[in-house]
Amino acid sequence: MHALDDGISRWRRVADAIRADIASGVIAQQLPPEVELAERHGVNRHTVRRAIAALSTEGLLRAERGRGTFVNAQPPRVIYPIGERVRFRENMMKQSIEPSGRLIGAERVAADARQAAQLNVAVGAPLHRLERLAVVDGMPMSRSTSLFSAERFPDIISAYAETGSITQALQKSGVSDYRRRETRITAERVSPNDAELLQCASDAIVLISNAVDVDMEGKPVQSVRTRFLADRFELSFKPEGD
Amino acid sequence: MHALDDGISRWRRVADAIRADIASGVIAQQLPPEVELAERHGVNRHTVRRAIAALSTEGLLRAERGRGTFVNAQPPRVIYPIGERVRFRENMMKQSIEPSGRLIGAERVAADARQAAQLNVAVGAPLHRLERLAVVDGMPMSRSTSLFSAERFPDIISAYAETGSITQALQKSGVSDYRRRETRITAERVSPNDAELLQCASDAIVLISNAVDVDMEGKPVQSVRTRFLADRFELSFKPEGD
DNA sequence: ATTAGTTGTCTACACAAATAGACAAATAGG
DNA sequence: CCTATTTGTCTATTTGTGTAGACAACTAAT
Repeated sequence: MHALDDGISRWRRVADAIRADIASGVIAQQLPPEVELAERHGVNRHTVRRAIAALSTEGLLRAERGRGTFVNAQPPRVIYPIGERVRFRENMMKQSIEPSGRLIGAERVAADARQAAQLNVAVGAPLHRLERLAVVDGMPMSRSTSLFSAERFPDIISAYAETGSITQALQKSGVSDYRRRETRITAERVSPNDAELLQCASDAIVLISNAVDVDMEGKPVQSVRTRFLADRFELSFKPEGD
Repeated sequence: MHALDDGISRWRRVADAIRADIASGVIAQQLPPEVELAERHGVNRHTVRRAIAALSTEGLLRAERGRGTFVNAQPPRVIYPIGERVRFRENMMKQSIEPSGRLIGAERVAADARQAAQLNVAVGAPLHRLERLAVVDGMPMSRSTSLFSAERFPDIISAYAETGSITQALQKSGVSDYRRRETRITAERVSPNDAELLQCASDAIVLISNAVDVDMEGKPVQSVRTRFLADRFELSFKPEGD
């Protein structure tokens, strides 16, 4: 009899448990020996070894024969502030991170009910959809899908292609400044498509931020849905502002 | 040859893909026939059937012989505002939801480096740790771990046990009002312990909110780490405040 | 009634996952 | 040098996953 048949192999569950123990600080520098881990998780030693092998190729662990298995130092999670003023480039540079956006697709679509409500346009109204990939040090960090009214911003795509920045593209289109009206956050398993673009495991977790930006008159400008890799990011919200 | 050996079975990946298609609206009322799903995902029909079986026991689908497989109506995600004033009970009642907190454990612990920094106490200082489970309509929604300085709030546990509310327990301890200083959000797979308490699958995803509350003088009062089930919740952040 | 389309059930087979045991190879400490 | 501890490798066996094909049972439409 299997305890729980959730379609996830035993070695993978052990690997996840070890990863969690490291994240929470239960395991610090060195792992317990394989036989002990096997007992603790109620599996065979070989199953533990497979879990460790996976975490090793992932770069989290390093096994040394005769000595033991050790935890490699990990880069800290990038902290991403969510507030009224959201400027990707500025936020990253504060943490000494050199970002770059990459346009990976642009399409003209019709607004569905939800999008129409967010952007305050009619259902079926033409929208520009911009697909972007944010890259930091050559490592993909997040994927965004932006929606703009095609009537109000007919040239937003070429403007973004030129400048490589939403802020500047909006300025070219006559929006001198904008602010975030609302951000909604949830989390899901990464979609196969995103997994490929973000170069992560097919079962990674993404934080999903669905936000609406408005201009200084309060009129909706952009609806943007961003998927952050949860193990590389932490979203930070401070009420007053720094 | 398998594309990626991430320890997740094929039927499970198909199930996740179907779940995602339903969430994103690609699949609305009725599923495509099993043979078509099998082709689309490049698997055998039996593998699709197993995926559908899992989603059916989960309550998401309902298969009818001779007719097809249908999507059951799902309750909408609960929207949880994060802002300066965070009061669980008030937030839920605005959405016509009757909440109740349950104390599931209390312990005295020593502050580690991170907790000490958050609460502005010395490393090793005594803390009260309060474990709570938030329940809505008999369904567990979130689990919180609260930390208070045991020196400043010696009776916080009994006060919470009496009143069933953090806000009221703090009032009894001399904190008339408080506000949230910072909220950090990330997401992980649920821990085995939390999975049991939250009555969810062992591989469910939780949104993790790590927040610090301060009193009106700005002194840290509470550090609270809450795990929300990601498929039942959406965190909402509005800059100005409604 | 017939037919086409769908889900349900059964058998069989190939292959991966997990268990089990034994021993080699390296390390660290007397 | 010797021993205990630890990771690495090998063989073998059992159990689970995914594939394949066939057919039954049910529905809806002609």
